[in-house]
Amino acid sequence: MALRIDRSIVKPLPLFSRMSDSEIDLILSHASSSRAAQGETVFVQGTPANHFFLLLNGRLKVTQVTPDGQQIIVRVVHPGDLFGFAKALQRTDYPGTAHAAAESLYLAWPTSLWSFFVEQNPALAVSALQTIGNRLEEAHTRIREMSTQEVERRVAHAVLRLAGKAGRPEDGGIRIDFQISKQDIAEMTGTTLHTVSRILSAWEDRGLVEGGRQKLLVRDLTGLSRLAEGEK
Amino acid sequence: MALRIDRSIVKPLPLFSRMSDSEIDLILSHASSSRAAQGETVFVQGTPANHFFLLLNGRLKVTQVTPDGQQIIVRVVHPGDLFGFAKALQRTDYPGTAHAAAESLYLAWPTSLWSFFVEQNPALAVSALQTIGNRLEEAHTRIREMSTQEVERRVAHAVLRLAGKAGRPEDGGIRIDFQISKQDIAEMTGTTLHTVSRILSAWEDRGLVEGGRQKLLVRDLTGLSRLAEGEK
DNA sequence: CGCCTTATTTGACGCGGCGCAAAGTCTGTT
DNA sequence: AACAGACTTTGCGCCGCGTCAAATAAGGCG
Repeated sequence: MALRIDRSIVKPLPLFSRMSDSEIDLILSHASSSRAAQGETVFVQGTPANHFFLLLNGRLKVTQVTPDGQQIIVRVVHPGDLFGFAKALQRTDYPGTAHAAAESLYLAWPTSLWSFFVEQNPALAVSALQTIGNRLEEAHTRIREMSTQEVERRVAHAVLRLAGKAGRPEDGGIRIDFQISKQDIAEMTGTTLHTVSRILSAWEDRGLVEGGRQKLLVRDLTGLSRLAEGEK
Repeated sequence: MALRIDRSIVKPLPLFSRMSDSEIDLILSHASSSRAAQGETVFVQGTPANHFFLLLNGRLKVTQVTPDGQQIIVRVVHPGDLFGFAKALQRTDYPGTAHAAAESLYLAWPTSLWSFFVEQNPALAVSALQTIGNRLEEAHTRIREMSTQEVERRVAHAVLRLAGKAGRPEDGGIRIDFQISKQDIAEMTGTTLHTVSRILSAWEDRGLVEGGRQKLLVRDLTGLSRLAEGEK
């Protein structure tokens, strides 16, 4: 709550790109900023959605638990992403749980302001629509992959997406820039950690990636892409 | 293009619920209405998204074809649903193909008006957000099911959703109110028509449903629900 | 530094469900 | 009425991948 957020921090984000300075200032004036240490929880599935958020820095995983105890990762939240906007989904509670996969910094607004902002600020409405629209398209992509592709290809796609969204170039390749376990990858692709472990081991033998405890380094991006496209 | 659309036809739709009469009239004045006969195509995947639509009557299936020729059903469009609003997804082409599963009546607007409408009309923006939000949630539900449930439960859920959205009470049970093939159900649940056929045959033996060529009647809703919840 | 927890690896095994194939059935058409 | 085309059913064999089990490794912490 302490941090003062300067306009310049959020201005480059697509969400704010079409807003005037005064509009941005107005919105920021209602925000509170918070920090979440690695592993900390930002909101919990099923609790009242009192706030919606914008991730400034770090990385979050949003998970859902099914009634019978199975868990899936709904998505990974990257810097610049809105998250927890349950109101837009016509919900009063959070459909998932968000916790920090790395030290994270985010802004929070009371949910009650969502409609106000959107109605007050057409540019925000359009941005928000595009944000959710993108998310919808990602979800469809995932459905398509799960429907039609075997596990190895799905894992390849998931890793490629992570590399694109959270990849940091490193001497040996592209480092996934936050802690990610095989279990996480399994929950992102609809398989088991055992299968993921086997697949990554095989890839490691072929020099495509390099694993480690909660670590992942992509060595051969094009090789992995070929694999994702279905070539053996 | 000929039909005149009266305000009263669209007014009950949630999309328009928060709009004034004059706003509705303005929007309708830009719409053209069309009819699609059963089997006819409304738009094709990959073609420029020149229009967005609202289904007034009938039923559409939106499909996607993967590069390697696999097909999935992205969703079924029910009366009152917006569809083909690629603009909101930041796309210039349609990500899928829509064709009529039954005789359908719909409105069409030039895509170029989308931003205009949304910015001009905050209530529409909020409605559209909720519409897409709902769709996103549906997609997540589907992902969750595909990740964690075996085929039979997924099919049960799919049939229950159809019954809810497109069910017409009939003396023997609930009739799915449009032509739907096993292939369709397979593409909605990420399996093959063979498996769907087997599952429905088994259900028919147990008196849960009654099948037919492109027909489906749900006989025992609660029994099917139990099955969907995981009870054998 | 050694213990404890958590993540990972690997093997063995079995099965759900997919691929393949062929027969059966319904509907619209000529 | 017969035919063609589309949809459905059903059997069979195989295999990808989930399940079960157990060993190993890597950090974190006192």
